[in-house]
Amino acid sequence: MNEPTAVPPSLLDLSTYLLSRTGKTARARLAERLADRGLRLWHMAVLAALTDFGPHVQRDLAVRLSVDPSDIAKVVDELAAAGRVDRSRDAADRRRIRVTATDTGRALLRELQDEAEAVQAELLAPLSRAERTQLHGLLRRVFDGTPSGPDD
Amino acid sequence: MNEPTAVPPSLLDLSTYLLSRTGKTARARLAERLADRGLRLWHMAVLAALTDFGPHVQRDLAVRLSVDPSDIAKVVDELAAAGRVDRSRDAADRRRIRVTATDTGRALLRELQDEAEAVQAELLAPLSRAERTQLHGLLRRVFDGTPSGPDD
DNA sequence: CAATACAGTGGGTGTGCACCCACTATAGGT
DNA sequence: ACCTATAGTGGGTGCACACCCACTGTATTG
Repeated sequence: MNEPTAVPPSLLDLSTYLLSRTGKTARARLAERLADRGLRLWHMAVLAALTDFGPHVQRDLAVRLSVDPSDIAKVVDELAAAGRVDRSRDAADRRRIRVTATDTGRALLRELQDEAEAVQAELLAPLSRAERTQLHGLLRRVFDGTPSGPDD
Repeated sequence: MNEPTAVPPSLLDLSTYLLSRTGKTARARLAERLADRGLRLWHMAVLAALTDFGPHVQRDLAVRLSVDPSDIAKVVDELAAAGRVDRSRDAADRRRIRVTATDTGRALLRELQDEAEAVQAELLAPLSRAERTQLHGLLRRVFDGTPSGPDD
């Protein structure tokens, strides 16, 4: 008689819970698709930053994405090995490494964005187009209002 | 001139990204509060299941919460040590262990729910009450429509 | 009563993630 | 020239999480 698969309503009543749960599946599904290409989420984030804001010194990438510089180095290294970004020493300050997205890098980003939208379509299937827009707007405001703490 | 802290719009345009991000902070903030009490999210989930659906055999808890039976054992063990649940052998089938929430266990759950709502209030501060309800409804439908895969 | 199945449990493994330190090369100040 | 600060990098640590196996007790079946 007890459907042993039902999730406790005490939890379902918490937006916190729903947010965390759906967020986790969203992340997992996207990560899975990226993994099929041998990529992780940071690769996508780095490509996005380079494409949106132009070339970055590695340190600035680290600041923008709130990642440890040492971890950025590894991600950039992998992207460079795959020809998705170029690295070049800054002539004025030879300590700095300027990272630029290549054409194939930008093309890759577009593909990854398509993957993300596919995941989205799958996940948000229960919602109408208008509702998806609504959800996006609400999430966006929540995100913008969230002081980027150490837990982002 | 480049504000090096701005997040790439390519990412912000993806609901997938916003969901994953906000979900992550929601989870992290709640987890942090629970950690202050020496608890983890599973403790709360177990208490919720027991309170909402009554006593469970451990195996059913595992099924309901989609956790490995061996991990449930550990969580239940800790809750029992703190007097939040009772364990008793099923007389009919002495292999089974029946887990029941104690009064203090249910009281603890109420406190944890308060913590969760506090986190929620903090996180959803940018939204009006009506918008929070709206968000909750949308998330709920997304959640319900998500076939609980291996990635939840 | 033998053989098989199942509940619970202890212990271990692998993975992803965030973080941190030590070291180099280079700049910049005085 | 020296001294200090900074960019990048290689390597490692700690943690949370999910997963899995071996083993003990108990039930069930024929």
